[in-house]
Amino acid sequence: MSYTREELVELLRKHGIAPTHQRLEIAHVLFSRCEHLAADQILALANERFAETSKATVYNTLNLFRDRGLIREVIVDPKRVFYDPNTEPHHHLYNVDSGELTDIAAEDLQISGMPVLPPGMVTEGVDVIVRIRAL
Amino acid sequence: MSYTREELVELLRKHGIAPTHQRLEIAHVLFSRCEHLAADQILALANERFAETSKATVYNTLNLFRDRGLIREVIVDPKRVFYDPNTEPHHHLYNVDSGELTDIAAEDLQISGMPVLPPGMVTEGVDVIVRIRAL
DNA sequence: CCGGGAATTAGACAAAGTCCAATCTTTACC
DNA sequence: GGTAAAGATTGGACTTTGTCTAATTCCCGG
Repeated sequence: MSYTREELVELLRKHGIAPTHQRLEIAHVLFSRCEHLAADQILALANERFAETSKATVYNTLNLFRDRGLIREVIVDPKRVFYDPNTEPHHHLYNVDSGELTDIAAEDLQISGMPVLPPGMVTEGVDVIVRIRAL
Repeated sequence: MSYTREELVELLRKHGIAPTHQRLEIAHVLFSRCEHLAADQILALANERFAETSKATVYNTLNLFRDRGLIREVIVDPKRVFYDPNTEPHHHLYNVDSGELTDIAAEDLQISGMPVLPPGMVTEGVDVIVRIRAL
């Protein structure tokens, strides 16, 4: 799952996002590896080769990508938000000891008995977090 | 679901917690209403009648209660942790617009296909969060 | 009533994230 | 290509949630 510069430009344009240097660098960090990264890690990785991206831009960009549906926030740790380049429905396994976060495919885990919502309300998403730790 | 002072003292003692004024006040706030409250709300409510509980004590006490299994943390909003006086397995409905957090009974929502864990790992808990919003 | 361990406290501190006004890039258009 | 307006980026100040510390206070057993 690796993208060329051109493909990333295309991806951003398709979501109505102007492809600037910084945004491409951040998109590259997110989509080249398929891990769950926190903002501080993304900032560090984006500036690895050549520092040109500020903290403010990383936050602006992550919020923009999230709003435009390019990435998804995963809230498992109150200390930091993780960003997930996979926006397809799926769930998470969180290692409480190590902080490691891995995917559970949506097909593997079935949920039944979803509550009926009050009128005028829609489900935005269902997050399942399986918290594990060493015995 | 209301407790007398005596019952709260008993509850704390049963969990190996010395019943001080402040801890009883915080326990009262948590167990008298059955809502999900954040630390700042608990601080405000504890000091409503007569201010005698500091911010540090609220955090110390919530962490102590959590470690001793009296309450449970609910992580749905990266901005603040909610504390849930109900430690029985159950799930949550989170209104993204209003910040309102309500329970879903464990019986109502079935999950199947839980992943097999690596050896030496145990499941600490499974959190299901249904995020809803106005259409 | 006294001594000591436990609990509480104010306030300094830390980390994640937001905001702002100044500056720099992009883009659309000629 | 050149250019001006719209949009993006920036450092740094700021906010918020939560932690830490060292000093004080409380409370219980003897």
